[in-house]
Amino acid sequence: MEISVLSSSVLFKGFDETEINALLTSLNAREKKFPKGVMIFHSGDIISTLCFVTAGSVTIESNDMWGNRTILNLVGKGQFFAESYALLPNEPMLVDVCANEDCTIIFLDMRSIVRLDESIRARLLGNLLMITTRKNLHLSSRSFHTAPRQVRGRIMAYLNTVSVQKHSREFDIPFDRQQLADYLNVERSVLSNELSKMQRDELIRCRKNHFEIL
Amino acid sequence: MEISVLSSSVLFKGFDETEINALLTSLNAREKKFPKGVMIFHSGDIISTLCFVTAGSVTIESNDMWGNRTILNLVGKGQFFAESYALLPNEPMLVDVCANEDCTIIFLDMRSIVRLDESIRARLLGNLLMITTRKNLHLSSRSFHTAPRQVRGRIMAYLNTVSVQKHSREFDIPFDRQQLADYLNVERSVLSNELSKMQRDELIRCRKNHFEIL
DNA sequence: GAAAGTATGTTGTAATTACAACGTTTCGGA
DNA sequence: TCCGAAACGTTGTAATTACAACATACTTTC
Repeated sequence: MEISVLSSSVLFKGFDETEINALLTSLNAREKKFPKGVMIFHSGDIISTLCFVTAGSVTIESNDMWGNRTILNLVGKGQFFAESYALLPNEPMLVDVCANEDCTIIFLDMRSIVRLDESIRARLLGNLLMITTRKNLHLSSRSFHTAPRQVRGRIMAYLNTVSVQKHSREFDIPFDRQQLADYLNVERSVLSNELSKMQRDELIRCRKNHFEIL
Repeated sequence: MEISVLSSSVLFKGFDETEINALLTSLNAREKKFPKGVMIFHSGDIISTLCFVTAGSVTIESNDMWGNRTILNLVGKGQFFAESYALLPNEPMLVDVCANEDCTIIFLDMRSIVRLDESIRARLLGNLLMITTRKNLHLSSRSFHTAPRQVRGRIMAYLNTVSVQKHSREFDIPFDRQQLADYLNVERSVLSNELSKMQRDELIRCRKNHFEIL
């Protein structure tokens, strides 16, 4: 199991190597690989494991009965997902989790947390609190990206956020066209069309998933 | 200060009255009343206080420069808000907080948390973790309400959620028409119109903020 | 209880988006 | 290098939404 990414993650901040190894045992850490496109969890699943991406990425999405997909979040290497469901183990998942590319996930069973030594548990909960808090901000940021009523507004809201995060007017985004459309809640063809218009209007330049804000 | 609502909240679960009183002092608890319509926080504010609603309700919203409002959440009596910003005190708020009706808020300074006794702090962090985790699920539920592309779908998604929460096909919602429109990200007039059509189609019945799913 | 103010419902038109269909580009094997 | 698949861009039409304007209903205040 490749744990270097995990041991340097927020979850284990303040823990030394010995403690981390003990924790991995206590939490029954299991690693699993998934090929691109596979559904890791389905809506309705009940889980108790915190999930960590050590390689690749997954999308958190909602698929309705007419085949419409909404991407809520993309979780990349070094990030966690399903923490809410792991900590509230009676809540069925409202989302699907899908391997966005070949990926490796480590599962940590949160039911075991009650059996931990008090000092260890307190530190772990503090770190978990940081993870959920950050995730909260991340979730609300999507609301701002989908808030504008028009496609151009949504695109700009999203690109601005990425630009600020990357400290540059030029950057790659982690989505292809279909995924960006599903994230912004618009039609792919309308998105493509609007991106073309925005280039004609000299607002942006883009090629594939590389963007520049002018 | 009216603390009965606060002391029975999730935050103080597992604490006795003496501990709660000590905590309120340590966290420099301050109560303040706001009349309906007042902005309690503005986008860009930097805060370090966890906020608790003891009476009335507030809306968490985003107002853009063209006057478009998006309501992300309604926080009622007995609930917390701003916990993410309180715990990450360098993050400027991305939202406005507005008094939805006359309301009373208790502010708790989270910077003081580091000075607490270890056992107290650990329990408090555990409770905070439950609050942020619940808030996470709540935030994602709005995504499902705005995911459908059409107005009717959004209305039904929202009403179904409320119906499940209240265990009844008949219930009141906490929004007026303009607020519901701003929550679902649609035009108020289009919403009114669609509600009328849905009544003609015998999908729902509604009068003001009372709804029945047929 | 009348008047003023606010909330809600209705309608028509302009603008935008959804959807389908198809052409083009890109990329990875055979 | 050629082929096929997948991703992307373009276009036209039908459907939906935005916006403004106005009508109606409900509330509050004096």
